[in-house]
Amino acid sequence: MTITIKDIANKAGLSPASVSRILTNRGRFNAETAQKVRDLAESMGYFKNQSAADLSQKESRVIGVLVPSSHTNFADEIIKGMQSKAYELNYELIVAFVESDIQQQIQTVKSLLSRNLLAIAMLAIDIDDTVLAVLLDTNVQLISVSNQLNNKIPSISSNNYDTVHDIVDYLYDNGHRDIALIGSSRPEPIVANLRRQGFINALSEHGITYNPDFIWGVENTYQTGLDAIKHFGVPLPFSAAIGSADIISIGLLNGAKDAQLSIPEDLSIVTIDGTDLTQLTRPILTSTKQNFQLMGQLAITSLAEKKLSPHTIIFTDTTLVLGGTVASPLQRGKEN
Amino acid sequence: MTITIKDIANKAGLSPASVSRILTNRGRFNAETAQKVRDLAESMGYFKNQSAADLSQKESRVIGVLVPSSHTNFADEIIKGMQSKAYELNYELIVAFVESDIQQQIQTVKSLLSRNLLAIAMLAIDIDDTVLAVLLDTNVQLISVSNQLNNKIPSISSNNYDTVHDIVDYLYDNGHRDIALIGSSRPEPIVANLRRQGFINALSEHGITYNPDFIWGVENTYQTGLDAIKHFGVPLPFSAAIGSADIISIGLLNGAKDAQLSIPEDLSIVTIDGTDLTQLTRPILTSTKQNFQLMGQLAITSLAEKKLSPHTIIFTDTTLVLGGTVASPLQRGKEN
DNA sequence: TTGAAAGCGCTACCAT
DNA sequence: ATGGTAGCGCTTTCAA
Repeated sequence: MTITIKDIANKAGLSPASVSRILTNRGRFNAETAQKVRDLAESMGYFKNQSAADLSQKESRVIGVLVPSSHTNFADEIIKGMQSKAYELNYELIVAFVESDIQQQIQTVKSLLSRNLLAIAMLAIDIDDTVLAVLLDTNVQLISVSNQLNNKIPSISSNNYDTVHDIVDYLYDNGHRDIALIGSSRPEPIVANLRRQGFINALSEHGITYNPDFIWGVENTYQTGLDAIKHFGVPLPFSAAIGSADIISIGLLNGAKDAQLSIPEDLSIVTIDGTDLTQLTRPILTSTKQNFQLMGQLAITSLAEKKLSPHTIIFTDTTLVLGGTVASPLQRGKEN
Repeated sequence: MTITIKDIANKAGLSPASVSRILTNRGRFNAETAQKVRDLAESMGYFKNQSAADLSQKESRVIGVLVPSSHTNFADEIIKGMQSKAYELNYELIVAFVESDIQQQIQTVKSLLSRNLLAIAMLAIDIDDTVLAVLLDTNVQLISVSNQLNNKIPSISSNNYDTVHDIVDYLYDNGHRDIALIGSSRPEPIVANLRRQGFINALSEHGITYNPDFIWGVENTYQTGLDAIKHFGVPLPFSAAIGSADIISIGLLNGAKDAQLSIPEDLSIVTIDGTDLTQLTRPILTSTKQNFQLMGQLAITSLAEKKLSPHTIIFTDTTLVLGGTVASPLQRGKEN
């Protein structure tokens, strides 16, 4: 036997309508009766039945969040940002993890979609086209966080072009001329493309023709980092490497150690992401830190404002955080 | 304009009741009409309105999952286990992250509770008493995964007593006599207590009176590991340390490196948890790996069966995984 | 096998 | 400021 608004109304000598207004803070009501009702609700152990509310309301305040179940240690930070903002603006988050299995993805998405959502936010997901089709077919707002998809969906992310460009500049200024970019190089994710372009253009602006071999890797995994060292062999043909994700860079660092290389003397590393993982290595990783919390907050506010067009792209800042993985090889006469 | 069951019924020349029965696979219906209805639903782009369904159903198939928002890298694995099982048994998961702020916790719990849940699973959460009170006040099933609470809630976890006991045995067999236990030592979480008891008893069984100073630490954080080394100073008064969580052990390892100690020669480390993090260090951490996926699966199956009593405790197995952080100090004449 | 209709708990509109 | 009430979309008896 659950307590309903009606029960409260009876006990308070009011109508369900009034109780509803009071409990949701909508419309006009007497402050004193309001307090009485709230006390009553509390003491009777009332819980709102959100399903009933959803059913009778047009406007939803629920935002679905799709998170890749594969270990992405920054998803937490984005969610944290989203949650604090959602709490503040009185929105509710429903988080769903998506596996790599497409059928399961569709089922997850459908179960989300069956809940009258205001919007769905996708965190760092390269979503499958068939799943995306399902999503686009509905009228919930969509947003991609920390990843730019095709311009069918608005997105919030770092400026990946600039980020890599800046890293190259930084490495160049430290005397590096032979630089590698390690990580997912599939053409499809726009992010990988932008990074590649930033990489190539920055080198070119410094008068360096990039070596296509130095853009290497398939996935953004630890193994990719480890493999990279084995692939290129010792001595490495480059003096610095950019890791497309912290976990890759840790792979690079461990791979280098396993090959008896010294960091940063034999290999400088700059990593993209800058999560807490960077603090766990020795030396600590030099990184360009993305502002994941801010991404999360902006996701909520912009969804709340409902001014997003499919082409909207919002960039958040990145910060160069110095660790101990960049050396200056100038003295080694590496200049060209 | 959303498509409802009624729309389908009209188009199919049936009643909403029949459509409902077909789409939910309940009750009797004609196989041919069923196929027709399903096709129709598909082509019309029908989405079940779960809120409406929840409202008119007594039995819920939704399980709420409370996850600490603080980075616990094994929560992912538990959730993965839960999700695969939930998918298989046709349950739905709603994940909510809880912050440390109590008010926010209550709000999160309430918003979960307002959704007609079958159960709530708490992952590795030492829940606040006031929040717990709210939870116990309802009639949703509760379960604690990877953490034992007071016996008011059933739980699934590793046998923490045995785990630490086994580690001590292992270290003893490798010649260690002075062993430390680093990590949360607050008396309240039962887990910490069990580990402490396993630690003390195992030592005692080997004829060693434990040194209370060697049980050290307040929180299960990276910093605790780092601080431990500073706290005890060099040379360390013990030859081996047990880290209560991977992140602590990494702290120990880095702290030791920062103090110019060699691992494992100057300090052996065994870590509890055994997540992927253990692979990222050099040397790789020796660990007792918990079976998080299994915990997640068991959580779902046992909730589905509804046979849990508040005192139920389910243990999952742990495995000793050899890394490179344990040495045998026998030759140093450490025997007593 | 199928249909009619009540009702889940809440909100919103229109009155008062 | 408050009340009456229709109705959100679905499930579920009970009857046909």
